Amino acid sequence: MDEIKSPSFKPLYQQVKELMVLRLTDRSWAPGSILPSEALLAAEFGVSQGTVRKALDELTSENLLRRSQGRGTFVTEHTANRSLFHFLNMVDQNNEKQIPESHLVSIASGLATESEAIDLGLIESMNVIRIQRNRSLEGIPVITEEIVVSSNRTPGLENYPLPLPNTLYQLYEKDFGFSVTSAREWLTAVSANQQQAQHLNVEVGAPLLCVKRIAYTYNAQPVELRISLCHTANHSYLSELT
Amino acid sequence: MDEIKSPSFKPLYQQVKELMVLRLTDRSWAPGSILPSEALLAAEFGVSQGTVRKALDELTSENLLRRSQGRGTFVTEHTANRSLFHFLNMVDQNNEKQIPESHLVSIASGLATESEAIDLGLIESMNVIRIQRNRSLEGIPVITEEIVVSSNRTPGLENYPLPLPNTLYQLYEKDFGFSVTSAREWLTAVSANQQQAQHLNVEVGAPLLCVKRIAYTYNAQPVELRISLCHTANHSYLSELT
DNA sequence: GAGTGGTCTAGACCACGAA
DNA sequence: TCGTGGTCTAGACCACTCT
Repeated sequence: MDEIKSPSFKPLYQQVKELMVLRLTDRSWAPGSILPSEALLAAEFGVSQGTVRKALDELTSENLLRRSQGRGTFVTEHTANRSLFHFLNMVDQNNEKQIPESHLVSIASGLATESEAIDLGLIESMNVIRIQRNRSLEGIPVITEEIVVSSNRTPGLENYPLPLPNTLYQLYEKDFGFSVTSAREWLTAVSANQQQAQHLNVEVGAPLLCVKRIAYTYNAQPVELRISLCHTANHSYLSELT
Repeated sequence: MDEIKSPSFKPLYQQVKELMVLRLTDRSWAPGSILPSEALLAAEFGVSQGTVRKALDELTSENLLRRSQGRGTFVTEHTANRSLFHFLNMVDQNNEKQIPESHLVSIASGLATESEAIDLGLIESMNVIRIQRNRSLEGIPVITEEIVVSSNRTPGLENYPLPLPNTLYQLYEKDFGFSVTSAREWLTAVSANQQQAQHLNVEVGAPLLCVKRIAYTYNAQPVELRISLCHTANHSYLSELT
């Protein structure tokens, strides 16, 4: 009999990595908590320490884990800093990120539109929660945005005690048990309509940067849709190409 | 005597990596060429194969090298594909990148403005070459842009036989001996002026996406400034956050 | 000093590509 | 069949953090 010629070879460290992602997904490794040491993990998974290390290193480079020499390996969590800085690309004219303030305009639940259902991977016209808010940088209104999440993922969010926290991703993680781990953004230029112009204190028809974001949790599941309109007179969106 | 307590400890693989970047910079490893095998490099640098591998892996993740199992390790070069796809983030409504056509408007040399000199790391008012061109996707004019490079880096470019190639980064690499390895882009929304409106076949005052790019070669040296105005009715700028 | 992650080594074996 | 990069192991030692 011929031996099997690796019809679907998958390296050990990738299998280990997948098991680790499972633990992150089901929260047996919760955000902010510390993992067992490399040696313990190696013993537990029955592989060498080098193999565990390769899996951990990949998860670290994907920002799912954070390692610190002498202290240990931790599950990345949405601290205020991470939410505000890692997932907000607006910089001022010195290329520095500022801390935004948020002002809630409205929050309500309703049926998902067809395009929202597609973007969020929902079936038909399920219920969603919509949040409108404005954000200021250094006291000046710069962003007006609408946020859409499935009611299934955030039950009761529309009745959450106000004010909502500035950093929604922290809220999702702490109160609703899912973590945003990556996102894609589509940028276009649009003209301000009357409502946007009012929120941003510009004239109707002024050019605005429109940022449509879909945020994903582990394994690229979409969890949030966000459309932000940004006034770019004194700020710009910074993108690094490598 | 106390021993030195590692006042500036630098791992071996990083030292090896720096030596490798030197070879890339001085082109003793030229774009597109193949590197010696891991075993040979290990012998040459006097370190283990694992250490060489770690240096090579980092350079690969920075897109300076490309590795291929069974074939070897190669210096990344600016093929048409890399220039057009890796450094052009405009996608159509199906999230697909299209091949752009370029139409030269003008090319001339002149003195750098103060802001150009700052962006390109030049001293005072050195000479630069400015290229204006329009780019179409699927036959529709979508981008009008100005490109600025130091005359020192591209001597005689203003008299280059026309038409200029579609992919300038290939030209820089092949004819002027420097490679673009990374870039930063700042995005804002602006209103079309008369000239832009004409090039893009839109009305004066229409919103346009303004992309200011600084492109860098090895070791983060700035080499090119580019300001692109994009008509985003049917295309958008895609940015991935991880 | 004990425990953690980070570096470095040497060697075995596997998957892949090309001749 | 050979040479390449890719995986996996076992073990030694180093740098860092905390107690």
